[in-house]
Amino acid sequence: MNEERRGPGLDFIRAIVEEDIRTNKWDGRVVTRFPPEPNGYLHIGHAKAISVDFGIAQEYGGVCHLRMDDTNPSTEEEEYVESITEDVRWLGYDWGEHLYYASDYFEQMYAWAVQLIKAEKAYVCDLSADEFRDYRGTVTQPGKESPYRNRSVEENLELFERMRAGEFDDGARTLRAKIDMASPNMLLRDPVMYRILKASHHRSGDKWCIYPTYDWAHGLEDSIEKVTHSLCSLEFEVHRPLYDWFLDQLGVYHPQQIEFARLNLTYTVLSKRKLIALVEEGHVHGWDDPRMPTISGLRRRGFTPESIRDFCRRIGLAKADGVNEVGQLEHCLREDLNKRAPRVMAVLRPLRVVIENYPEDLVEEMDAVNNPEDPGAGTRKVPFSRVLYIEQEDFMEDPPKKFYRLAPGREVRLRYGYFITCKDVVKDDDGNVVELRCTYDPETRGGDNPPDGRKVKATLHWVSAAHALEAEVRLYDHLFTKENPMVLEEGDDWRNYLNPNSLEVLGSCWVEPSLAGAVPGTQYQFERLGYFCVDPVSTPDRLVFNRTVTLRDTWARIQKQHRSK
RNA sequence: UGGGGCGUAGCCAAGUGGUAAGGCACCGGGUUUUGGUCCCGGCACCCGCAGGUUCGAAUCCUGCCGCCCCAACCA
Repeated sequence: MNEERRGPGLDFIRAIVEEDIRTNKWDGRVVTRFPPEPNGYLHIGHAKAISVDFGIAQEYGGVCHLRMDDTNPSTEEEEYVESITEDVRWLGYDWGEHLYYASDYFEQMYAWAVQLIKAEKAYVCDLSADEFRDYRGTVTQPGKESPYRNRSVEENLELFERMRAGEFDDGARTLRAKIDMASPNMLLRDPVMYRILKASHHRSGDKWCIYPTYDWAHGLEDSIEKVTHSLCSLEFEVHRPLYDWFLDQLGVYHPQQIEFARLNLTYTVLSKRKLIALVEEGHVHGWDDPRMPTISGLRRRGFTPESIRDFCRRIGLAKADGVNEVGQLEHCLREDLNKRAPRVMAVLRPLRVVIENYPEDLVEEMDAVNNPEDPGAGTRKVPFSRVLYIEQEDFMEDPPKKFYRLAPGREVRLRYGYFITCKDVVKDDDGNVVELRCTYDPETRGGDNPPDGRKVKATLHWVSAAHALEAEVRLYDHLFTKENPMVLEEGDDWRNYLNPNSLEVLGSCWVEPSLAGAVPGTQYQFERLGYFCVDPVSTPDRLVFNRTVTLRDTWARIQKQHRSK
């Protein structure tokens, strides 16, 4: 994996890691970790974090742990653990033996909590959640100390033990750190370390009824695993003093936490809450809907792990939060697919073409190049006959300037076929163009220029009507019509910006016969249209393709410019 | 508002006292049997703003402005 090359100037985290290696701060070790909570599917934002965590470890000869941060049994499930491991592996990363679970550390965390109680740094508090909120104060006013703050060590020990034993109801008591109710940092106002939660855990079952909070657990997990560089997103910057406090009070191994800006993408949402809403409210057809920014959605859409990694590398790593353009992701995708996707011809919106001077029962096998970017990909045969389909948008009866495709009287090339000239237009009763009557020039076989040196301005793709396979093609567009659906006026809802045209299903498309038996997951370039991949629901009898991304389309841009003028 | 961060082109992002890398987008031109790819060229007299220090500042100092995060027994 050498595509993770870096340009001039290391990002600030790699600079720190290199400096630490140079000064031997961690005995030359580099240990990072990716710590997802198994309560949802991974998305492109996680891909950035994964490429940072695993990428840095890999580049500096270290290791990266995959750790399930499963401290809240009420939302976590085994299903998510499986999807997470699958997605990380698919992205191309390997944690070796280092798959861990926070829940495996519960006993150690409990012992450390007892240690803090004994040191008079933690206490059992009987305040309810509401009371807790009242006592905490606000961002501008200091909080009040809990009336239970000064219980004796013995009483705290006994109560904490009884909490563990299940003697109290959910929410009845908590274990809190005794820090400073007047701290300007809200997180330091005696944060909760344990809450009572009588719920079955996906791994530890009913062994526990008290669970550590994230703030208490997270730093300990990193410490237990001897992580050197604990990389996380910006919002945890204010938590760092808390983690430092716990680790220092305990006197245990102390990793260094470094925060960076998480990924945001235009025309989509990346918050777990909104992603869940999209699925549950039926705006998409599941977590792996090809419109979803989830790893599974991108995979089904036809993205390659290489293109996602390349994207993550190119957007850089810094502390300024911003929004990256999906266009950049799409660029990385096209660049990758251009090199590897075999070319085929497919007609999405067919227009019948009859070549009047072509023999009725003749079928010629034309040679077609599989991939002009890869000579090793070879060639294939494509049948040509008297009746063909071309794309409806490749013909205009009254073409505007700069439209140089087919029109009455005009000659174009059929790729790998022949030059044809449009002689007549057949319409139905409503005036719709339903068929083109054309002639071909036998001297242009294979699409070659004729001996007289005649040139044409356009080359069209086509399929032979009698040989083509019918297929369903699903066209996707951005899920949202608004560049940043998160930025809203007061009272507005992000759902108002769902793109009603994010999915268009074309039921009767025609693809060239070489696509018979195409295997789900395989990517192709449909010439002049875009990159498409075979959907998992596709069968030999009913081929189904997803449009991954269109090709860059200069003609579309010209039309758009004219329309906006 | 108290605290913690961040502000370099339309979007990302290097640069850490010596006179603004790179990518995407965009605009030209060339090649082309994909209006694709590829190639070539253009695109910040200026680094949130205002002062100051210095021979010299995006880089140092001061003040101001803007944006993000923290008031879940979520992570």
